[in-house]
Amino acid sequence: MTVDVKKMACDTVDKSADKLSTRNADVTRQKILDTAFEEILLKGYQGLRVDGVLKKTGLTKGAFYHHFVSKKELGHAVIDEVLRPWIYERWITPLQNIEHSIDGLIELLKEARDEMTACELHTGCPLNNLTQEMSPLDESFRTRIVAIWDEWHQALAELLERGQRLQQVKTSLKPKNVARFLIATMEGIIGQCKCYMSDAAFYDAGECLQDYLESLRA
Amino acid sequence: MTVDVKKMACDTVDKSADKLSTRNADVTRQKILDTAFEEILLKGYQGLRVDGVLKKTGLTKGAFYHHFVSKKELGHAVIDEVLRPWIYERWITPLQNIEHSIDGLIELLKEARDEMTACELHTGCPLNNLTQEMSPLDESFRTRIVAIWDEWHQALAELLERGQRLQQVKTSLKPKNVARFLIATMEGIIGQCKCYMSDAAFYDAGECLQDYLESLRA
DNA sequence: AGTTTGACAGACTAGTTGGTTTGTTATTAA
DNA sequence: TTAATAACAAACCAACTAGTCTGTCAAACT
Repeated sequence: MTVDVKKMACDTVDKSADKLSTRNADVTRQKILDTAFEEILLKGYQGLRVDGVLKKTGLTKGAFYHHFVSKKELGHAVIDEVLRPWIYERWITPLQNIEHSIDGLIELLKEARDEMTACELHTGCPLNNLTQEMSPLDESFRTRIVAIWDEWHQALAELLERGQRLQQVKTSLKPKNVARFLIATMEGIIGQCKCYMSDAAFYDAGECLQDYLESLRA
Repeated sequence: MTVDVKKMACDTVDKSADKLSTRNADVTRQKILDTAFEEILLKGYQGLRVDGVLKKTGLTKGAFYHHFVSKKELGHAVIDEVLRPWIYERWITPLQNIEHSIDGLIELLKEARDEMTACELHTGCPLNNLTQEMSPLDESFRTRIVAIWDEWHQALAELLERGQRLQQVKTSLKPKNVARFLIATMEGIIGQCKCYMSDAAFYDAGECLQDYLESLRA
């Protein structure tokens, strides 16, 4: 196999940076995915309009249906390729970098509160939004979504188990139950913020959540 | 003002019971409201179809637009006349009948868990559903919804304050914060159940919630 | 009894929506 | 260089959807 230098240059330079205005399948597809994610975040999957995504991206029907066979498949792709990585980056990976379970969780809680921008305040958690909307409506969505919750739940439970082994966390409590409780509480608080369009709920309920986390110490 | 006995009889007997098959504005309107509530519970407001309600009720466009000027007004009416009373009956009024704050809340929690039918499991809480869907989309919905949350929150905070006065609840904690925390947690747990289509989350996280409630005792 | 009015019935409409089809152009393999 | 194909552009379509309009019929009013 021969290597063409000009072709290499084309692949690396042109495709990723220069050729923004010309054709690039990967960029186009990603643009659709990102825009759809934003739209779903604001209006839900049912409120998402294919035409709306096209208008926002400046693309056409031809481009869209070249990359996705249907709106439903777009929804699946958004979950797999945008939502899931987003949850990992924001909620799951940080758990794995925690040294002291309780201290780390309290720190994470504060970070989440402070990072909550005005925009996020009234859009809420994308995973929970989609869960509440789509779980009863479509099984293919629900199974994808439930898998993400499970990954998050497991990572949190493992953090607590680790804390127990390191004598940081009370051994009397059940990591899986506490993990479920913490996830539910976090999502519940974010949901309240969304409704009030204010982070006051996060500060108010957050105090109690912190007290609860303190009560878990060994 | 004269009172016609025959007219009285007509008003009370015929309209409310006998004349089920003939015209009765109140019954028709209520039938639309109840059906719309069910539809919203399952598919959300955006998924609600006027035609769908008509099909389920056996009514027609004429009947619908005689009682409601638009789909949006129907949504408002469902919130005011069905959802709000439902929340009161199920969550707020029971709070007011509690004697011992902590014991009563734990009891209420268990009742909620046991009363959770298979249907409710995958529909979730109607108030929270509508909150998550409509808060970012329509201000007229959000204000109506937020008022209900406030009423619930206040009733719960009052229960805790009462508990403090009666030496049942620690005086160190802030009733409003705890009330917000409890509501958020409850809704978060119900939301998890909806996704898993199982009450396991309710039992798992419920254990922790009970522990938390116990920790509030004076 | 006759008139008015409230409570519908149901055909119709204009705009939207997901999806199709046909054509065009840039890119790539031969 | 050329043929093939991937990546679109855009007109088009059928189904759906909220809302309208005209007509009907039963009950209340006079």
